Order: sequence, then C-alpha cells, then structure tokens
Amino acid sequence: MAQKVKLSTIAEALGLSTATVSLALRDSPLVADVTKERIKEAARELGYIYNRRAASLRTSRSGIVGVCVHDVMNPFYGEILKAIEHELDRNRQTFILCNHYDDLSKQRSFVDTLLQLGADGLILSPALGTPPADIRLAEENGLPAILIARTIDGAGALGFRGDDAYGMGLAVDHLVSLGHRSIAMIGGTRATSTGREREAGYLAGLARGGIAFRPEWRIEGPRSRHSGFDSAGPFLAIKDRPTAIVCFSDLVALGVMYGLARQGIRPGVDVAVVGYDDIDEAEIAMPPLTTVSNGQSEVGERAAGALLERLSGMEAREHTTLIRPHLRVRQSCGSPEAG
Amino acid sequence: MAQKVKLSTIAEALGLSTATVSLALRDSPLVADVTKERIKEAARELGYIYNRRAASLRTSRSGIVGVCVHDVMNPFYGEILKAIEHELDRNRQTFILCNHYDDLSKQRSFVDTLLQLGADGLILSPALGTPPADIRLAEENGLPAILIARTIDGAGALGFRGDDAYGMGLAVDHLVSLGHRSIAMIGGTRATSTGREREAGYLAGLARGGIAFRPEWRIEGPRSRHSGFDSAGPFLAIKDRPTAIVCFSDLVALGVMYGLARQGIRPGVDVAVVGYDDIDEAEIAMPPLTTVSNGQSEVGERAAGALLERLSGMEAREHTTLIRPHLRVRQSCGSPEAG
DNA sequence: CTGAAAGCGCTTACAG
DNA sequence: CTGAAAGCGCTTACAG
Repeated sequence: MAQKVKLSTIAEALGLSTATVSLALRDSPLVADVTKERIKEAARELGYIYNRRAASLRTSRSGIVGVCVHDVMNPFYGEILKAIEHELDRNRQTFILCNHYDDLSKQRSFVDTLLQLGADGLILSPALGTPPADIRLAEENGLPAILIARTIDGAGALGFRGDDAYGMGLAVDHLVSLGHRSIAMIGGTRATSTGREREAGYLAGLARGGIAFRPEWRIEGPRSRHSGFDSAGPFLAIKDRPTAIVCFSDLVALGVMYGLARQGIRPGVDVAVVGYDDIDEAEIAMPPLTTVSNGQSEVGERAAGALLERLSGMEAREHTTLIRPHLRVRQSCGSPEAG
Repeated sequence: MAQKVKLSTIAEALGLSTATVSLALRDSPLVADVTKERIKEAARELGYIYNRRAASLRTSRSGIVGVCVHDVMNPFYGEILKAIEHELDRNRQTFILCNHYDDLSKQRSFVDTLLQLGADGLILSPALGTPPADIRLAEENGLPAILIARTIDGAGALGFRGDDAYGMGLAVDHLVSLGHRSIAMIGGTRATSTGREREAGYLAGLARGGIAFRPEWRIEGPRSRHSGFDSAGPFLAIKDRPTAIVCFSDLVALGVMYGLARQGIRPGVDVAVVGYDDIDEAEIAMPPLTTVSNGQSEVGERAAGALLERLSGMEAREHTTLIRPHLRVRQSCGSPEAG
C-alpha cells in the first residue's frame, strides 16, 4: 500500500483543517453541506480508512462488546448469540466472542483483554465457579456486565435467564399427567445455577405428583450430546427401570434417545423422553422431541438491549429477569398425534 | 472507579520515567531485574490496566485477528474454529468472530471494522459471490487474508480446504463397491467452490463406476439439517427411486435420514446414506453415519499457522493447500458390523 | 541501566 | 462555518 491516508491527508488535499474534516465525516451539523460533500467525496477517492484506535483513545468509547459463553457450538448458546448479534449489529457495535469451556482462567484472560481494548461492555454466561468479585472487578473498571443463562448472586449485575425450576416442573407435570410414576432425570450439575434450578424443578414436580423420589433415578453430569448418548447404558441398568426421563437439555435428550435406540429401546414408545431448550433440531429429531421452550432469543435480545441501555447512561442495580418457559409437546412421550 | 492508573501513575509513584516502566512491564532486558520487580509489584497494587489502543496506535500492531465464516453454529465451521482458537490463543492473539450468512454486505462491513481496528489479519471462508477484489482490498490495506473451506481464484491469497472432489469420489466409490447402481446426490450449490467440487466428485465417481448420471438424481440446494430433512419428500418422489444417497454434508445427511425415518423408510436398511465432514455427531446418529472425514481441525490449524507466519513477516503468493479426506465407514449404508 | 521528548491519528473545547 | 492547539496513553529512537 502507498502512504497511509489519514484525516490530515484529506485536510491538506482540500485546504481545510483536520477538525473540519473530522466533523464532516461524522456528519456534524457544524459543517456546511457543500463542504461535507467535498470532504466525503475526497475521503472515498483517497481510500481513507477511519482509525478507530485513535478515535477511541481520544473518546474512550470503543464500540466493542465482548460476549463470553461456555461454547458457541452448543445450539442453546448459538441461538442466544444470534439474537445478541442482531441487536448489536443494529447499533453498530462490534462483538468479540469467546468460549470459556468453564475454564475460569480463560474467562479471566478474556475479561482482561476487553479491559485493555477499552470495550464498552460484556455479556457473560459465567464459567463454573466464577466468584462475584470477578464481575465487580469488570464493573469497577468501567466494563458493565450483563449475565445470561446462568446468574451469580452478589455480583451486583443484571441477569436474564429462563425460569428453569418452573420449566422443569412443566416437563414433570406433563409426564405425570400421562400416567408415569417413575421418572428419571439425566444430566446437569449442581455447580451451575441452571443445574440446581432444573433439579429443584424436577424434585418439586415429583412431589406435586405425589411420587417419592428415588436416588437411583438421578443420573448427574451429562451436558452434551455425547455424554447423553453414553448415559443410555447407566439408565438401562437402573433396577425397576423408570418409564420416563426428563433431560437437562435437548442435546442430552437427543443423545439419550439415539443411545437408547442403539440398544433397541424405542424412545417415545418404550420410554418417554423430554428435553429442555427447544433447539431447532428438536422438531426434526427421531422421534420429534417433546421439550421445554426456554426463550433463547428473548434472553439474547433482552440482554443486548439492557447492555445498550446501560451504555447510554442508565444505571442498574442487581436484578435477574426470568423468562417464562413453556412446554412444547411432540412425539417423544408417546404419540398423541400421528408419528 | 478512582483516577485511571496509567504508566505515568506508576512512574511517578516510583520516581521513574514512563519509558522504564513501559520497558519493564514488557520484560525488556534493558531494565535491571530489581527495578522490574518493583515496577511489576506497583502495577499490581495500583490495579494498572494496559491500554492496548494506545499501544497499538503507536506500534500499529493490534493483536487482533478476525475470523469470518458462514455460520458458527454449523458444526463444520465450529470444528475449524476450535482449532483456530487454539492456535491463536497460544500466540496471545485476540480473535473477533463474524457470521456472514452468505451476505456480502455483512462480510464487507466486518472487513471494514477490522481495517478500522487495525487488525493484524483475517481468516475467511468467503461469502457466496465474493469478488477477488474484496480480498485484495484487504491485503492492500495491510490486512493479510487466509481463505478456508472455500477458495476464490485470483484473490492472490493462501487457502486451505479439503479435497472435495476426491472426497466425494471416495463416497461414491464406496457405494458402487457395495453394488449400488443408482445414486442420488442431495444438497449443495454451484455458487461455492465446495459445491462445485463435491458435485464434480460425485459425477466423476459415477463415471468411474460406469453409471450413467440421470438429472433427476440431483437435488440441489439443501445445506442445513432442516433443508435436508425437507428433501426426503422430493427424494422419495424420484421415479425409479435410487438405492443410495450421497449428501453435501453430514448436517444434510442427518436431516435426510430423520426425514426418511419419519416416512417409514429406514436409512441404512431401505436406502444407503453417506454424509460429508465427519462431524462429532455422525458416530452417535441413528444409524451411525458413514461419511467422509474432511480434516476440519487440520484446516483450522494450518490456516491459523499460515496467518501467524505471515504476521511474522513471511511473504506468500496465491496457493491453495488441499487436505486429503478419507472415508469413514459406519452403518448408514447397510450394516457390515453389528448395528 | 534510565530519562526526556516526539509522535501514532484522532476529537474537543476554544477562538475567530 | 472553519482553524489552531492540546491531549488521549502508549513506545521508540536517542542521549547520557
């Protein structure tokens, strides 16, 4: 490339000052329309590239928002992300993405990077074991944080997530209404708010149905398609095998279903399966998966909206907004409609 | 937050110059070890945050790499991304992600943003219809680009992708060796190099097997799980229905399989199905999917490596590296091993 | 081994 | 409506 074109290049070419050029390029009403046109024209011709680092150094606004989740490849987060991306795009914010894979040090180094770049804000689904102090550190250094999917008490931040306990209750109630009296729960961990809430919802649902919980019904851990698949074996080994399963997530449920099918057990016929999240794939699974719709896009949209509001100066104090989930009945619990 | 802590804050506190502090913090051998320790200690205590914008304005190196693909939620890209992420992380580069959804204007505005941020490089799976000039524009403005998955002739850039024609040939050969004489191909479009290559491989495979291609065997278009699912109908409507299907991707194949199953046609029994990409999910699908392993992580790793080399000053001229795919036989083409 | 000074490319009061 | 000048927080020759 030739000599770098900067504001002063344009200014000199036109016999104006850099101040005027700067103002004109940002459409300030302070500059006469004709002048503006000449300037923009020249900028285009010279191939001018706006230097955001310089501007941001001066204004201390970067137009960058960081988003950090467990793993983008998980469709649950993917769907939230799409909504965030859409909101941010409309507001001309650039977003930087990071997977923390529940590794606290990865999350920390990302927050650090954002701080160094002077990012305007952070949308975070916190890694396992994130201490509230980590969130406060960001806030104190001028990086407002919004929590999604998982929340952390005492962090003093806004959060948006589905009402997991209520949602899982819906799933259990549905199974009970279908006549099931022994219901297993596969997947999830108590180390996240999500895991705790969904388990609580499961237990509460059982209680409402007058069913005494049996510890062997609870297979903790799986949170991915693969680990769901692998838990088909342990499930089949439960003595007095339950007639129904609620899963921590759709991914786990899909894994469980194909794992069962591999062993000759037909999901939706031999055993009822309910998922959680209602990801896109649920409706075209085999069989179509009954699940709890968790409002991913609403979470993403509202989180982005809240951040944008904070950027425009709104104050906020700790508060978690619960999005209300609802049940989506398909064929994996038996086939009311034609399969 | 209190007063912002900067280099000069530390310098004053210690009675040193900012030059020394700057050097010390970056571990320059020019600074005495004791001084270094004092400085680092003070930085920690004062809660100093390095301002990368300022540094980058001065050095014109930003430590930022942009990555832009069709859609991160597609596991094919997801797996490439993981490899890139890993490489970049090790080299302390921050990466900014963008989905272009094959929208040229989205891709352009992303490249623009990178230019404005002074990004060090770009890894791109170009959107449909990307003109070579777009790539050259980036290069001319100091943004070296590496192409992945899809390539563009005349862009003058390095590229890494699987040998799609060869790989699809493998799939067809396999089917032919199993005795199939009528093989459909579902999915993909000629608008991408990937689509063209895979179709060419399909046609060549047919020719090698002495099979005359029939136009009704080719269902163009589907590139997602959902559209694959929806193409089960059209496939079943083909007169003299083919006994086997090769699919543009695993996602399409998975959709097709569940679509067929929904209509009572058993994939792997009533019709053979082969996918492409060998994504994680392929082995736990029902039935396990025979597919072509496409070397996603190698693509990602080598692309990132090549970019890193260019950043350290290596020159490069247009060249595409083809990663050799290989066939992964599972049960979706009939069940040699126990299903 | 350490310091004084210039400069990266913008924006923002302040004058005129 | 336009211009001159300072300053954002670093790094980098250059001296000493």
